[in-house]
This record gives sequence, structure tokens and C-alpha cells, in this order.
Amino acid sequence: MALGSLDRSDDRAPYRQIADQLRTAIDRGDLAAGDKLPSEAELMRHYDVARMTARQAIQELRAEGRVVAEQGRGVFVRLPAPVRRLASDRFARRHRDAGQAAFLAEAEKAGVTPGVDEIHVGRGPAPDLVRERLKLDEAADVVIRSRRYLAEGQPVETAVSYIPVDLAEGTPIAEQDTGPGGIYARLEESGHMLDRFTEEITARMPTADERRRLKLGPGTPVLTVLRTAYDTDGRAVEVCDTVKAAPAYVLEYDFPAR
Amino acid sequence: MALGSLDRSDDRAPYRQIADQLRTAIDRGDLAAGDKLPSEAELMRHYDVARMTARQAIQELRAEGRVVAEQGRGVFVRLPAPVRRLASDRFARRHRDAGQAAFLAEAEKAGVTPGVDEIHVGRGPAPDLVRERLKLDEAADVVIRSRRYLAEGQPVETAVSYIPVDLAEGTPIAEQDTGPGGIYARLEESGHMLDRFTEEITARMPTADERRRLKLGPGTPVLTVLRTAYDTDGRAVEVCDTVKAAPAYVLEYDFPAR
DNA sequence: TAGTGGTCTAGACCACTGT
DNA sequence: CAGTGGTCTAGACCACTAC
Repeated sequence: MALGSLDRSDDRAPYRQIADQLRTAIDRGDLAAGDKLPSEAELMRHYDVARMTARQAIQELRAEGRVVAEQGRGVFVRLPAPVRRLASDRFARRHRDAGQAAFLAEAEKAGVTPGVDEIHVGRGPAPDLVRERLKLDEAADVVIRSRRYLAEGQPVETAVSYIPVDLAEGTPIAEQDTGPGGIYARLEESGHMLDRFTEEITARMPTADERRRLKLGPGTPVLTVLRTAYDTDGRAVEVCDTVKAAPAYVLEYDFPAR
Repeated sequence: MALGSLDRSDDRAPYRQIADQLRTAIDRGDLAAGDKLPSEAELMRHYDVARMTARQAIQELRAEGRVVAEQGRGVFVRLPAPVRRLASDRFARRHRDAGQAAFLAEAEKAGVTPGVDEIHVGRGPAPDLVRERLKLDEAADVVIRSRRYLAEGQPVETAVSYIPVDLAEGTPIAEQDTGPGGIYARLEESGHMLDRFTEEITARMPTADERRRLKLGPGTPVLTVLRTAYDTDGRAVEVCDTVKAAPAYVLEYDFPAR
């Protein structure tokens, strides 16, 4: 691990120069995934700077999500997250017919042990974003199902589903356990055959709460997917708001050139 | 703007408590978009802490992308970026027939003044990711077109297209100006009618280079879209690698339940 | 010129990790 | 125990902004 030296005549701040050199070392592969970076003390000696300067350089890389600090151990080049590809056919009826909800089917395909926890089922008013998409009036309540998905025990996604009460009440959708095939299978059983979905994708930094629930390190963005399900009558029957740890996902879509 | 006080018995670090209080003030609307946060000096007086502690609190919010610091002026609650929705029909043939490339058609629809700059056209080997998708052997060159898109003068997206040389050479695709309707119109003119696209979406923190080209503040993630275009023979005729400033986009996809 | 954030120094004590 | 990062203090000089 050969570090360069500071150029005091360079107008770039020393901490940026140090960050650049570390970044380059990572990009070149001098520092591979999982490797330990020089400690703060080593950087102080090597570059002859104060501790805060060395720390600031490392802080840059942390904010970029390239390295992770572990107290008492050191700072390490971040390991590439196990990536799960989500194809847009993941809600295909054949999976429901096989008795599997989308997340479980997808995880199994990827050879990952799936899990679900923090399941909460309730009833209440829908957020504005949801109300617009479900075309409900302000007064109408919805059944709200929230849960957290795990892959290999690690949280990777939170999801909140909103279903109009007239579609959910009296069915397992309003229960803790929705049964085989999940919400979509129950909707189809009650005569609402699904026709199509729309998904709206954004990316942003997580809120403090999301950081906690998804156990995200600093410098880790989230992908949000807001999915609306329509039945064959063209009625919006569910809105699902998901927040995914971005490094864990690739979303795939296929569409015609028309 | 009423700030609380520190709880020294709280095991959360003072800088976290201060960050929490500021975050809450923003969420509650006490600090609206564009408002100035208390200065470092004010935070030092109010909470009776050292400057670095006040700075660290603000640093938290910056990394979350919630506030932006402007030297000499102060720290401000970030303004919501003007969002552009990208529907998956943005490559519909009707737009090409109308003589417009996708970005321009989309921008006009959104009432935004579009721009393109930093156009570079060249020829060289394809990156691995691209070669796999174009099904080329290692030796085969591609035509490489890179450019940067602007909305209202602000850079919002960079794009690099890769086209197999046998499809591009001798056509305007290998020239600086591809002509009306862009690359896709030229491909169709030469007999490669487009059939479908696949898009692979990820989100991550930008590289230093991307931060510069897209003028991104800290705490701003990017959305990447890797699009592959197929002609009616099922041949991959183009791969386009785009990097978008995440706050500026919502991607929309529509797909059947099958 | 006063106020702001940007950067740096030189210390200090703490909690956690591994030996 | 020594080594690591986490946090804090109390200063300093600088560049930029607004008045």
C-alpha cells in the first residue's frame, strides 16, 4: 500500500488530496474489497497532518459509501452487496398460482433465504399520494399492511400496502397472515383479476428511521418503488410503497418500442 | 425557530441530538425549503458546545441531502428539485417520427428548456457490461457516443451510447449530429426496426467525476439506467448507459400482470 | 466590515476490538 | 493491554457574501 504525498502548493485542500489518493488506491485495486485502510494514526504520520484532517479524508469516502468504519477495528473497503435482480415479471400469475408471494418467489430464484418481520396490519386514512392513485375521496379509509423483508437475515426492504376497505375487509388481506400467494392471490379470488401494474421509481438518501429499519450505513441511498395494481375493470386495487436498500437491488423492466 | 436543549444524560451524542432537533424542525415545517438554519455561532451559543460539535450536527443533515451549505451565506434547507417524470413510452416511434429525440420530447412535454453539451463521438472497445448485452466478441469495436443533458441550463443526466460498428459506420450515428429523431431514427432508417427495450435500474452515490459533471451537492445519489434496444430480429442494436441526478427524476413503468 | 462557512491544529477522554 | 475509531474542546486563519 504505497501512498503518495501532499502537494502543499496544490490549491485543493489536504484532506481532499488524501481522500483522492485513497479513492484512487481503491479504484486501482491496491485496496480490495474488505481490505483495511491505513489507520488515522498512520495517515497522520504519513502526511504529517492533524487527526481531524485525516478523519475528514476518511469521512469523504464514508459519505460516498466506499468504505465502512468499525469502531475498534479500522476502516474497510466496503464489500459489494449481494445484488438481487427484480424483473418486472415478478408478479406474474404463475408465481401466485404456485402459492408464493413475489418477494419469496424472487428470493428463492436468487438462492437467498428470505424472511419477513415487523408485520403490522391496521386501518386508517390513506396518505395523499396513495389516495390519488386509488381514486378515493378524502374520507375513505384503507387497510394498511406494513412489513419488512429480509435476505439472509439482513433487512433489505420495507413495504406498506394500501387496499381500499371494501376489497380487504372480511378477507385474509385484513389479517396478519394473508395466506398462500399473498394479497394479489386473495384479490383475484374475490373476483378482481389483476390486469397491469405501474411502478414509479425514485432514489434518495434515507430518513433516520429508514436508516435504522434497513440497517443502512452512511452513504447508502435507497430506491423507492411506488406500485399501483389495476384490475381488469381498470380500477386501482392496491398501492404498495416500498423502500429498498439501493446497493442490494437491480430493477429490470422490459417494454415495447411501439 | 425555537430550538430545544441538550440532554446531557441522554446517551446519544450531543451532535446527534442537535441534528435530530434541526431535522424535526424541518419535518414539522418550522424550517421551510429555502430557509436559513441557525448559524454555527448561534448553535454554539444556544447549546453551549464547541464549533466542531455544531458543525458535525450540520454535517449529518448535509450527508442526508436535506440542507445545503453556501460559503459566506449560511446553511439552507434544500429546495425540492424540479422533478421530471420519465414514462416508459418515451421512446415511442411517434416521437421519432415527429423528429425528436427522447430527451428533447420529454423535456418539452414537461415544459422544461432542454440542452445537450459535451458531445463526444468515438470508436473503441466496449466495456464488459456492454459487450455482454450486445453479444459481441472481445475484439469487436463499437461506436461510442457520450453527451450530457441539461434542463433549464442545469446538468441532470449523462449518457453514453454503444452501437456495433457495422450498424453505425457510414451513418450519421458516427457523426457529431445524428439528425432528427436521434440514433433510433437512424437505426430504423437503415432497416433495423426497433422492437423492445430493457432497462436495468440501480441507485448509488456518485463518483467524484459524476459529482462534477452533474454539479451534485453532497448527499445526492444518482440513478443509473442501462438500456438495451432490440430490433425485430431480436438483435441488441444499442446499449445506453445513463447516470441521472436522482432528485430530478421519477421513472415510470407500466407492465401487465400476465 | 461583520458574519458566514471551510479548513486546520493540538490536544483530550471515551468505547470498542483483539491479543 | 495496545490500537482503533467516536466524540469533544478551544483555539486559529482563510475565502466568500452581504451590507
